[in-house]
Amino acid sequence: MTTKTYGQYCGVARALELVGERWALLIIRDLLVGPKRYTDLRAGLPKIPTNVLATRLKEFEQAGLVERRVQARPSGAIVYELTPYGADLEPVVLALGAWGARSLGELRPDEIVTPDILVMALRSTFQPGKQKAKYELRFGEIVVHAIVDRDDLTVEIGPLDGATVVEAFGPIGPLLTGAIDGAEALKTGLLKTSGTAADLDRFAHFFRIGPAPA
Amino acid sequence: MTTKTYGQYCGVARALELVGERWALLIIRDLLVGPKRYTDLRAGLPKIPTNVLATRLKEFEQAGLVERRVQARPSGAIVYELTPYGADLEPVVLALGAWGARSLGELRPDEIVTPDILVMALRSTFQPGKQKAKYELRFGEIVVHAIVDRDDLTVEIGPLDGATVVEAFGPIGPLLTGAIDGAEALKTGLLKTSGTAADLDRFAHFFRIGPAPA
DNA sequence: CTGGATCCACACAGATACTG
DNA sequence: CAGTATCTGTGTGGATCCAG
Repeated sequence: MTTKTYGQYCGVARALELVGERWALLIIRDLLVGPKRYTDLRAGLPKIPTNVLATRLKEFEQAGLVERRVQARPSGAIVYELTPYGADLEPVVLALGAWGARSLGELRPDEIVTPDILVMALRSTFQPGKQKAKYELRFGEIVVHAIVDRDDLTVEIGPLDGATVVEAFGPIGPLLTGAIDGAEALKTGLLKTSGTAADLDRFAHFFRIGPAPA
Repeated sequence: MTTKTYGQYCGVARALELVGERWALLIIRDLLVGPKRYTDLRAGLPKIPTNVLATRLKEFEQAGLVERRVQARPSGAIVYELTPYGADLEPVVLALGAWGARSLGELRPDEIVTPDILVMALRSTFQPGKQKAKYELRFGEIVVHAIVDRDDLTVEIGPLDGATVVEAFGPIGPLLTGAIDGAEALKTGLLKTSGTAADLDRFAHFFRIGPAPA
């Protein structure tokens, strides 16, 4: 909760007062993948100062974006979950992700990839079509899966039996921006698949955004 | 340009590094309405410190979002204009506006409304349909117009001959969130129109978003 | 006038240590 | 595990000043 307001009767300004502070939308991004515990959020955002995380969560709770729930015993764990109001930020996060992904170039050594990042990358680059498909995307230890059903998409963390396996060995940015197509990705060794080159091309067709900026 | 990075290979994180700082997306919002001079931007964002505005513009220019152009003489004016890359932020701003507008309640005395805010409010709440219509929306001294052509929308600053005039006398938030419909808005005196109650209902149908959060 | 630059005070973020 | 406490630094707010 920014005590400093923008002084404008405007939806954009109001939104930024609620989720415009540093780290805010990255926390929302991870919660859009699923409810998480404090420690899970820290694991997904290693560079966030713990006091900032605690402050944001309190602000979100007070603003009605996030609910803090204590699980039944014996776990007794505390989980943070988006309310429907908070979950309605998904279009915002997806739009930001689609725009920002175009500026993703090389994977720098100081940059990490988490399961949540991969899930949201697929969700934000999805192009509805008329086909069905199941993919299991692997990136090192990280495994997520996507179920495409025409214009419907489900992406979640973990493997999926019977899916076409796509394994990435480098930054997926160039693939998602169309800077490289499926067949080329196979040749360069950026990607491997349990399927065919055509499968990979279909994958690159489903999950694609505009070209990178000049 | 935040020198502090989030350390994540993620489109959302990259986008926030470029336009996640304070005031950034509000400057973009105003530039999405049209190119503007430094003084115009200050007028539209009265509470922005001048050094922050200057810094953001320099960051945007360096990131390739904004172009700084010196007009031909005799005006010699300096205008800031979005590049195509910067203009691609429109879906982000519209999504933020649509989400944040639901939290717009009363118009507080310390909050202003500018032509740019009104233009983006209409753009972000537009629901494509099968009809055509022309509206001139007035809010005090502010006049903008919208041309609806089925699923196509044009909103710009200024009056429009032959349009249905809609004049607002209070906060338009409740109208846009559907908390109040056209007929009711007429009765309460929130809105007046040169047309009929049915015209106003149609207007409220074109520019509408989800209900306000509980 | 426009289009900024400069200065200072302060709130918030970053880093780390510590606790129920 | 789920935070709080503390200290330090940087970005922001606010005012003023200046050059073309």
